[in-house]
Amino acid sequence: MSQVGAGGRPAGPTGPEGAAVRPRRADARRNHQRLLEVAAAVFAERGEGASLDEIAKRAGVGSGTLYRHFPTRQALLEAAYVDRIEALAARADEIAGRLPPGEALTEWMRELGLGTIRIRGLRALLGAAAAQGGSFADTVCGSTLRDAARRLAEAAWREGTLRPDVDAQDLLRLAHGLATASGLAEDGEQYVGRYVDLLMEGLRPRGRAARG
Amino acid sequence: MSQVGAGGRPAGPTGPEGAAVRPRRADARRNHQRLLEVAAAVFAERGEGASLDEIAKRAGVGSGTLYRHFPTRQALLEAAYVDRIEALAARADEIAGRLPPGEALTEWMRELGLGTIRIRGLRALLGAAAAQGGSFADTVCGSTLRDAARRLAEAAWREGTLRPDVDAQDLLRLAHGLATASGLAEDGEQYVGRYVDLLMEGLRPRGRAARG
DNA sequence: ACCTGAACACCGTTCAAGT
DNA sequence: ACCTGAACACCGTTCAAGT
Repeated sequence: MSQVGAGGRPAGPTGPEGAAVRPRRADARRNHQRLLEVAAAVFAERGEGASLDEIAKRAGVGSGTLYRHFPTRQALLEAAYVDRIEALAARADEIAGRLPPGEALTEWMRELGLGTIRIRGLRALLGAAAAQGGSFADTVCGSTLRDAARRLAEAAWREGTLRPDVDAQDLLRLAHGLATASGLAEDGEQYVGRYVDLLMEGLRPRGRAARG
Repeated sequence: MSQVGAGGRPAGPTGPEGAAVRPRRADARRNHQRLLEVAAAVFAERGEGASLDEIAKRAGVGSGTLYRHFPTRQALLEAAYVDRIEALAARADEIAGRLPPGEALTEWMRELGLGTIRIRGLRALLGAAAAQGGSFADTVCGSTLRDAARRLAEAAWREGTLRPDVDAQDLLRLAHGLATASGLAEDGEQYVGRYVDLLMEGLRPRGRAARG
């Protein structure tokens, strides 16, 4: 099934997931890199619906080249924001090392929501990560965030501060929803924290009040 | 300031808001009506982003005619769904007559979320209604829903089952957010009720547990 | 092996010409 | 007073031709 390594080439350098990264032509590598940088900038400026043609033009490549490297808008978005997503996932563990599980989960949800609002273009990605069974369910970003959410959820279950019927997928979906809700307000950032706090109160097992 | 009645014409028939409805040419009235019917059908088929050109074509009118009657997509969406929105607002009072305020609010939030998911094209409208200060803040749909939400919220405040710092605008935003969250799942309708229940638990004043 | 950019299909919006 | 539809600008996507 695997196409990796086909052709009898000696094993080359491998990427973060262990997939073989075959050496590209120098111009291809340059274009790839340039497209990523430009895409991140343009998405930030114009939002996740930015014109792909503009990205190609600004990167100085033909539109066909963009499609060759990133066959879908989603693929480009993901590639442009992997590092942000991974940073968000890494935050989960930092926070977990600092706070008790319930509070850590709440804090991470806040940061997730804030990131979704602040970084234009990230919302579509988090939405895809939060969707299940869809065509993007198995993207790198999706599994990275889901794993982070799962680690926090499991700790909170053990601690007894998260309802056992609420799972990582629910948390990602709800974070996306609350970020969307906050984004409806003029200054959305002010609302995320509040909405997350309200929700998390409801996610505690019945009868267990907040300590605050 | 008011342009209504300008020109010295005798007062004609008035619409629901008291604005003068001047008699239109017969073809204009026909086109208006036909556009509304076709728009509702096409939005239901293709979603809120449906091609306006397709709507015009199916209605048998030139594209310019559509723009004459409905200068923006939002205006067309709103006109096509006013009755649904008003039905949702009316439900608020029906429910309030049947259940204690806290439960009524929860039930209405469930129905609002479900409607948002079920009726394609409604989401953009509820989003606009939930947004504040935006260009659509004063649409008919917006104020209708906000008034309904406000009535439920005030009753729940008096009863002491809704935090006093959560207002009607918050409720609309959160309903929209939870509908969005649910819509990320394969079968979104199954999640709305659950997500609403979880949230509403968090919207109770501190220390007040559910009676369930 | 990779890139280019013309070509195609589609969409929203405007507006001169019609009745 | 209202309608029509061509015209324009824009976008995504494909693919024959190049190097």
